[in-house]
Amino acid sequence: MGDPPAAKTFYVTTPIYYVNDVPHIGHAYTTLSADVLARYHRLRGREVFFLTGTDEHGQKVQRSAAEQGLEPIELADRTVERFQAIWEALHISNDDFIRTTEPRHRRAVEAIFRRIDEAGDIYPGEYEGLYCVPCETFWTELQVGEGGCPSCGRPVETVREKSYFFRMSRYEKRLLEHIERHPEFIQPESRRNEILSFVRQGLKDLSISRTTFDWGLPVPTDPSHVLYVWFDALTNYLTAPGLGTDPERFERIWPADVHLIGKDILRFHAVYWPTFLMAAGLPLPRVVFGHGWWTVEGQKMSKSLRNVVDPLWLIETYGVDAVRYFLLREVSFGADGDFSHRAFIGRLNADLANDLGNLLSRTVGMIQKYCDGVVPEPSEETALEVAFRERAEAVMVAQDGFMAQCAFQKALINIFELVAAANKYVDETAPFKLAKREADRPRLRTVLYTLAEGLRFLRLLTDPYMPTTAAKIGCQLGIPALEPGRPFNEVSRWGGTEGGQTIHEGPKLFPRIEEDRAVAIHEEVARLADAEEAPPEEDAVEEIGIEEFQRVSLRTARIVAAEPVPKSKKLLKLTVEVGGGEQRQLVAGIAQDYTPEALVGKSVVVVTNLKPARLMGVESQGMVLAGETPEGKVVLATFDEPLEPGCVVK
RNA sequence: GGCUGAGUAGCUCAGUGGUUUAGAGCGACGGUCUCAUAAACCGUAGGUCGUGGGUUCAAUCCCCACCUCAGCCA
Repeated sequence: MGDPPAAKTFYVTTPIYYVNDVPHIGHAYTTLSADVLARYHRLRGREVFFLTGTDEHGQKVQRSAAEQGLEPIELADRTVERFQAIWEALHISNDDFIRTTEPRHRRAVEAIFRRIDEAGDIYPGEYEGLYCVPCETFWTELQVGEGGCPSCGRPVETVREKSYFFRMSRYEKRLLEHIERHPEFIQPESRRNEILSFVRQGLKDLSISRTTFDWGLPVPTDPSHVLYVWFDALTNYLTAPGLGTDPERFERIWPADVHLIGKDILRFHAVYWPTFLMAAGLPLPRVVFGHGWWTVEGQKMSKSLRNVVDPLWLIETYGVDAVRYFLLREVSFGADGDFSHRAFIGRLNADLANDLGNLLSRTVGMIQKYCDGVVPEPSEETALEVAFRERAEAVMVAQDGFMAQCAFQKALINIFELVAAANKYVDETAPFKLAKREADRPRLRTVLYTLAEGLRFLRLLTDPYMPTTAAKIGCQLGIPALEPGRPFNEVSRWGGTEGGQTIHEGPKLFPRIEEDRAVAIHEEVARLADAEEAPPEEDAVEEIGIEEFQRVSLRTARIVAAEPVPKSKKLLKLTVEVGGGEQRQLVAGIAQDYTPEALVGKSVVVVTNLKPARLMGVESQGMVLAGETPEGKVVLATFDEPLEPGCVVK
């Protein structure tokens, strides 16, 4: 065994995405993680091949296209555009984009099929089973029971057809041995255990052809059959490196170093795929990593929730690098995670704006102010500089280990510990005090140099995750763009710049999202969640009993004072009388439709037993009832006839 | 039904081959400072480490049962 030859290309893949899908955050997540690996290795001077693409064959595509009055390829073309638009917006640096409808793919599929056939592992037979079209999966009668497809619940179809089979059973032992000998082959470990127990239960031969539809690649030895979509799709990983078209290149690129996938398709990648490759006499990929799924605001992703985390919308709202950062920082790769806008804004403000952005801005600011905008040359180091430098070096070194495990979250935590150390270093050395005494000039220069050098490290460290941000940091520090030819270990050495370069103060890296903007985002999120077509019955408003309604205390109230909440466009602070002389302070989001003057004296309905909340720093002890027109205009609930404050509303 | 994993501070999670004060981030509260994006830095916050048993001088970490959740399989 041992290490692969140094010349071998680092090859990372995403799954090819199904053109019947609407691109969503899950796709973005997989592709993004692959992008980080690709950028990481490129930065270190390795040759990288980063592949993504689309899976365009199959009965489901054929049917959807027909329903929309399109040819399958037209449907595919449209979806491909959508995917590519997202990859562009996300700054994905893929080297190739494979489509399974391309001629080169057909050649690769023929090549691997022939190899397997020559090995004697393909034989004709007959398949009878219950098939779920949307899931493209056969089920046993036991599995289906009365409930339809165990996976999606829809009715299944009985299918009996001639089919070619792949002798997967023959590779059961070899696969088991391989998984046992290579603990890194299937990750994370819990997924590995699952696959292990699956394989131990025995592998059956696999039906790999269909005759019931024709949108697919023909079986090379029998064109009346179409290849099973997974056989077709998995082969994409061989196509792009050049199987069947460019043997030399293929040799250099294959096997893949990492197949990144969602946990839902692990079995195809960790069982079917390696056995296909074994039969074809090809080396196996080194790692198959099945990452987790995202829930949204604590709920399983549904159609309407997808709107709320639509990748393009997120990028537009928060900026591409914030999205990249959040997705990889928020959860441990492999585990499921929750996407919430509150958490997002928290991360953006705390980590990116306050810690990283502010570090750059204070450093550049001081260099500008105290050193006429030129990064100074250092004099002697004290223990503080040594400690900081060693920390920076340690972080740089640690990255390799994290990347080898796809531990993006740990890597980012580690990098941001350096950011924190730099902020602390500013505090400990107080350069703004040093600047006041001429005698402290040399010391000041050392401190500012150390900070600049620390930020230069941070530029290198963050580059795979936030390439645009890294470039901005470099630009503000006045350090040259990375030269492709220069060895990374030279660039990443402390002291890699000697000082003397001119800095360029620039805009904030990440402006904080202040509370009123956060409120606006949350409102927009709520609107988007509702925007999806009328929810089906099971999503309809839940019925409640009268007791439950009675738990809400509604009272009439008179507005005695109203004033705008500072810095907020939508909020008004209201003082209302709720009966018995009691006054309460409420915050209501009605400033766009009511002026404070117009409100005083009005009778309204107020929820009086709501937990107090703080909006824009102002406490709200209740809620005013109002309706909203389709255009979004807010209208307060009032009464036909005046009612005294404190009357019960029911 | 079988198997695997998880259940730790308000929230999100880390952690230990069993030994003295169980950790971090965010939030909250108090303080320092003023170079900076009202940021940064420091300090405080008392969580029966899911429940009940067991092993042990000693268990959050080992064993058993149970509960809850997630996943894989049937």
